[in-house]
Amino acid sequence: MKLDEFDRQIMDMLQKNARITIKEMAAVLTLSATPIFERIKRLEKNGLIDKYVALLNADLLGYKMVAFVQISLSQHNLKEVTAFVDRITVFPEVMECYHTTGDSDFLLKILVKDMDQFNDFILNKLSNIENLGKVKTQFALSTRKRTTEIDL
Amino acid sequence: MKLDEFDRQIMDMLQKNARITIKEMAAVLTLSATPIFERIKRLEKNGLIDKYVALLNADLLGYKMVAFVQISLSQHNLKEVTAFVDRITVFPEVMECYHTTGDSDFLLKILVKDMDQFNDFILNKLSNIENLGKVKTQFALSTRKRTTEIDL
DNA sequence: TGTGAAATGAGGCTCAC
DNA sequence: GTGAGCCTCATTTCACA
Repeated sequence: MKLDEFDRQIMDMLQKNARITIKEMAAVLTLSATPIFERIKRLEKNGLIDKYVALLNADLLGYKMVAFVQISLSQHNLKEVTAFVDRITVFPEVMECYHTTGDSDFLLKILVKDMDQFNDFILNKLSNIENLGKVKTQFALSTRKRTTEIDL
Repeated sequence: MKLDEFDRQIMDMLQKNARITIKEMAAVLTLSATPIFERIKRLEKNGLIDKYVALLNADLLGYKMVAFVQISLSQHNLKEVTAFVDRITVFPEVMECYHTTGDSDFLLKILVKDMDQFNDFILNKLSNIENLGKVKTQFALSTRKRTTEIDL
């Protein structure tokens, strides 16, 4: 799909603030409401705009701990890898899961309330999955940047 | 701030779809529009709802590469750490930056279009920062899960 | 084919109870 | 917490370039 400068600006405004009104966008872009509306619908239809979400404050909700878990599997064929992914991604603690290059096979980003919940995740959820090799955890002392905004 | 089951359900619906209407929420919760509206405003005011954003499809925008960069600093005092954070977080390629435990000091999540852009980031942006120790990169072969939804 | 102006309807928001 | 009503904005229609 071909994108022009208007499309990019519309996406950029929406990814910074999904509650911006079409009128407000019209004031910035020199364009009236209708074409902006139609461009948004087109961007949604083509999947460039994936979804609109509210971002919650994890800290205020008691989620105080972010951990990165590097995992090596003992078997690396397609079937084993798929089985692992299917089992690990259902856990709500798993915010992100990447199949990676390097020493380990997978990198998980885990969000939990405290060490107790992390411990429970490792012992009662992760460890029940077969085919696990090495597991190495790294904790976040602090989050210094976290954005969903793509550079346009 | 005290949260009840209604608050949690409202946040959960909004973090899944920020475009849901108050009427639709009212149909699910057995509650009329006004109290839902007031609860949302209260959640926003207290910071539990941080912001509303559109999530864009990075792949369709040409951003094909996710990398994780582990960085050790050669100096670890507060001043040096802060200086590093201030310099690294301004780059749009840096989607996330965590100060971490473990072998390295920082973990960056980098989003770029291709290897050229990654190379440019490493050589012309990251490498210009003083105080760098070891840098170790891991690429994502594929993203198997990625969510902004917190378990409520 | 794509834009701007005007009409319509739905939903956010306020108020009295 | 409920229901009525205002009012803005999203959405549609249509004329025009």
